[in-house]
Amino acid sequence: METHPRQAKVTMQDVANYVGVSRTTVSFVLNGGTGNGIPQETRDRVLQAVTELGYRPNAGARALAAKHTKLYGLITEIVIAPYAANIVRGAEEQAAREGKTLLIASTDGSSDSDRRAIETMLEHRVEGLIYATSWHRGVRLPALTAEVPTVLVHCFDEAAQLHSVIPDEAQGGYAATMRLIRAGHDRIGFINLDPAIPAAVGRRSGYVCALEEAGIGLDEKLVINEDGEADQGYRAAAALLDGARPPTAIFCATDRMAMGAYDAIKERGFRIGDDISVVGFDNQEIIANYLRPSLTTVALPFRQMGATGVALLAKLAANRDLAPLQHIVECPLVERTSVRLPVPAS
Amino acid sequence: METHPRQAKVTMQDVANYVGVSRTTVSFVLNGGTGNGIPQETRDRVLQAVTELGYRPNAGARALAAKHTKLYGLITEIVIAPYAANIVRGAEEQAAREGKTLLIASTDGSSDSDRRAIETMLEHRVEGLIYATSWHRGVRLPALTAEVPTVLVHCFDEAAQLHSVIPDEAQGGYAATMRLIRAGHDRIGFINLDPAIPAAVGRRSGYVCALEEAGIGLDEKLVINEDGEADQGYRAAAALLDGARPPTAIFCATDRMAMGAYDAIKERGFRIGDDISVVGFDNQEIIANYLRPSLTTVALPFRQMGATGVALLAKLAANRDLAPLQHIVECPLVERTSVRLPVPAS
DNA sequence: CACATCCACTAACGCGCGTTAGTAACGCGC
DNA sequence: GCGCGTTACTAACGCGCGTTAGTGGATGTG
Repeated sequence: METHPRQAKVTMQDVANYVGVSRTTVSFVLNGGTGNGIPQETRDRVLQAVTELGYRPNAGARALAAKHTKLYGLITEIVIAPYAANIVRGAEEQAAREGKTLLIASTDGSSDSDRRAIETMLEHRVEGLIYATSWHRGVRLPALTAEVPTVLVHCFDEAAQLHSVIPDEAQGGYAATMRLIRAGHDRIGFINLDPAIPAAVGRRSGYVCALEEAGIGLDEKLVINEDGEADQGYRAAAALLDGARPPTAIFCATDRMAMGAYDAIKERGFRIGDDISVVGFDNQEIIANYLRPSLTTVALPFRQMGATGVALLAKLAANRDLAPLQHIVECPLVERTSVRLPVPAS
Repeated sequence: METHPRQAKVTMQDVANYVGVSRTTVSFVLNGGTGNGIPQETRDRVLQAVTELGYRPNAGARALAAKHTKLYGLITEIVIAPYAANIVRGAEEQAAREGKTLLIASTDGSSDSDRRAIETMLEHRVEGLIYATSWHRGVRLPALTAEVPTVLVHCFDEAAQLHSVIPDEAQGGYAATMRLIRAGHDRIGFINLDPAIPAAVGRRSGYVCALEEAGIGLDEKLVINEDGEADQGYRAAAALLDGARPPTAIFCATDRMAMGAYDAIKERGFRIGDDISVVGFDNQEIIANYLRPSLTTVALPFRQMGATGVALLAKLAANRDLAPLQHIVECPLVERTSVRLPVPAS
């Protein structure tokens, strides 16, 4: 059983010769719809030859002649924070739906690395560019991006020149807090992130808004800002629980902090989802699913953001003068078992 | 500040006209080394024009003329198991080193999806193909892969026709067990995976080998097979600890099971890394780092496997008749704090 | 029988580029 | 003056393909 390593690639001309028609005819049956006057019989013979010969169009040559590549570029830090990989997933699915191919490159976030990645994309003549980050923040991209429709995902343009797709942090914070309120809690601790970052701002405003709506006064003693890691969640939860008037529920702005909070709660002999409710944020499956009890949390809609980004690219290609917009995607609450059963709606 | 959306792409000819030389000359200074007789002064003028005009070579056209694309394809299930994303990282880094670009596509693992992904790759005339999986197993790829050098990463060809890069599970299991032995343990529980899968086979053989080397008899009562999830780790650890002669250390074949085991151990009032040592496998940062205490575990060398895969591709391109090989990559032990301090080497 | 219509195709151009084969100008030795 | 070797370029082909402008034959129409 011999493989044919150096077998010359079969071209459209080969197919044409094989069938006994011109290359143009082959091109017509392969691309043109039914418009051209080519009878079914010829079509069949061409198609037959294509499979027999194993003909495969050359994407580069096709792009050269047709002047469009059907390529979208995706630049991401996925590599740093794998859990955001679902952005890629969503983007790929949407691209496939639109008949496009995704060229993916990663960046370490430095503007040098960004520039190189974008450069590569442009050399391949992508028809749209998505830049995705692993955490929600403002970015400033090299000016190169002006050459092609660009959409930011999970980040936004500090210069407000580019479209972006970002999660609705406030709504997420609201959903988490409201879930706790509806379970009957009225002293709800909040372990938030560095108040300077967008996620912290949004989640806090959702928290505040939910409390207000429920007529619960905001108690700043119940709010602690940390950096998102598990041990900080542990410390903050411990401080909360050992305080004068401890909360009966804790909303953690990251699942990792919730993971730490679990330890603090368990150490004190409380039972999670019973004595004390916990809600996280991020829906990092690996944590939320396997924590005991499993963690009710708010999902960052990575997959949908990726898809929205690509869909937006298509719109931009059609109309490049669309004013830059922030497209906000909802963060759904994912119910698991760390919150006590809700009080039946009154 | 007007952007120039539809600005026609500048071509090599534009650069030539601008400088007042022929296109060939431009091509020479851009690609040719110093071989051609082009004086520095002309070179400088061309280079100058390139930046002034913002010329960017067209990768497709170049590939068409030069008959090589400098593209490698990477097909992966990254999307299903994000934590294996480091394969992509390693592959990208290596590709960059070799001046290649990575075309990435994902598959859901179905042979249909595989075929489509490979087809896309081939249409783009990749010069090599990497197929990476999220867990170590045998795969069978569509015959299409015969058309281009192919390397499997984190999986192997059931037909033994393709090169593969796989982790040294046995050495990993050995390292984990030996670490425990050197800490003074001689009753070491082992929560393994489904014994049918390669990871379980390898890790067990490493476990057995280490025990043997230390003169510790294998006690099958200390070995439990589970499916890798946290709750199963919990159950298995509980069974081990509640048994007649409980172990003083547990080697878990996944970090997730270690996560569950932690709970079982803590519930029984033992202190991890003190009363009872635990070693995991996978080095899932998000778990291993943030578990309390942090988890000593064995790393799957994703990044290195990715890089090795790409490097292998380069070799294959040079010599397509290399006999299919399994390239085994070491799984390093990552020390954290879940094992009690080692007995000083005697 | 001349002419218009359709049908089923094909010749030929050009996309942007790498590359080969050449050319024109110049200097040098005799 | 001629031959020869450099130096500094350029003309032109072809990569595989989409596409436009045809062409030649069959069929209908008056």
